[in-house]
Amino acid sequence: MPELPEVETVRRGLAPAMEGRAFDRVELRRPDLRFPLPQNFAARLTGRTIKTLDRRAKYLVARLDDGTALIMHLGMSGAFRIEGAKPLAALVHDTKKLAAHDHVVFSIGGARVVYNDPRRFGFMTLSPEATLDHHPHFRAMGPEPLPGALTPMHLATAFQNRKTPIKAALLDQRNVAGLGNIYVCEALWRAKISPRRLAGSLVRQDGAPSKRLEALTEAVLSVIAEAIEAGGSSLRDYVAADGSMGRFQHGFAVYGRTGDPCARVTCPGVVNRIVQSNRSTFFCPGCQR
DNA sequence: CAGTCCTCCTGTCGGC
DNA sequence: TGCCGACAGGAGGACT
Repeated sequence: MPELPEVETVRRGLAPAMEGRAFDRVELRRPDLRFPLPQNFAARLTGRTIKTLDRRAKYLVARLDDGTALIMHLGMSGAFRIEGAKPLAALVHDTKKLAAHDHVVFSIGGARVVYNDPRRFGFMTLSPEATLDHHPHFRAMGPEPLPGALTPMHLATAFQNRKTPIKAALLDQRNVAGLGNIYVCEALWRAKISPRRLAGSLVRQDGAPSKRLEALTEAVLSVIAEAIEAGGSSLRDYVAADGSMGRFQHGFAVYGRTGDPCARVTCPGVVNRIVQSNRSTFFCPGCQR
């Protein structure tokens, strides 16, 4: 499910239920997700107040009042839902039946925040907030694809002499952090760049960004901004913690549209699906060069 | 080091 | 209807 716009949508949905409130109870229904949960995970959270719920790339980061940061990643199929936000519901929601793949249950300020993840590719861990930037998950991470953070020059530096296809380079979180398969495909289509083109070919001899790399940067920024605005994309499951659907999937030009005519009216091409590094790439060979 | 490939896990969908 | 393979929003780690 979650690339940056979906995680940001989740964050906005969870923040009112979590910020300024404390963990009353934490229940682990299995000892691990993708990785084992930290020792004493529930005990270390219980009683702590959440100062803020932030996002870095595809990670959620809850900053706690004791200087600990709770780091959460949704993997491919992770989702949160909020139950029983009303104070009087306290007796009810604690007995409400949990569903299959409900792995972590946070009781926070009279509500229940439940983490569900069928494939269990998600994970949670704890880190001192002071050293978050040095944490293995964040240490080598590139800038967010947001205005002011991501520039053509940054990408030029990252892509110079790189022989990997631009599709793979954009998915590499060390170059830009937060892009996934959907938005990379969409950005490349917007910029009319073939996913097979080598990343280094978008950098000028003198190391400056080419016009095409400037266009790609703009395409990444615009597609991410529009997707956040739309509440992300909902494919097989919901995105927001309140169960509401994202809308951006209706704006896909190429993702999942194999065989459709190119959305660019002047282009006679048809959307193709190829496989790159074992993942689907959707693009129009007519206009993406 | 750079680049490529596999893997973790479960659910769903299309084809025969 | 039932079975079986392909595929799914990610990313760490093991290869060459």
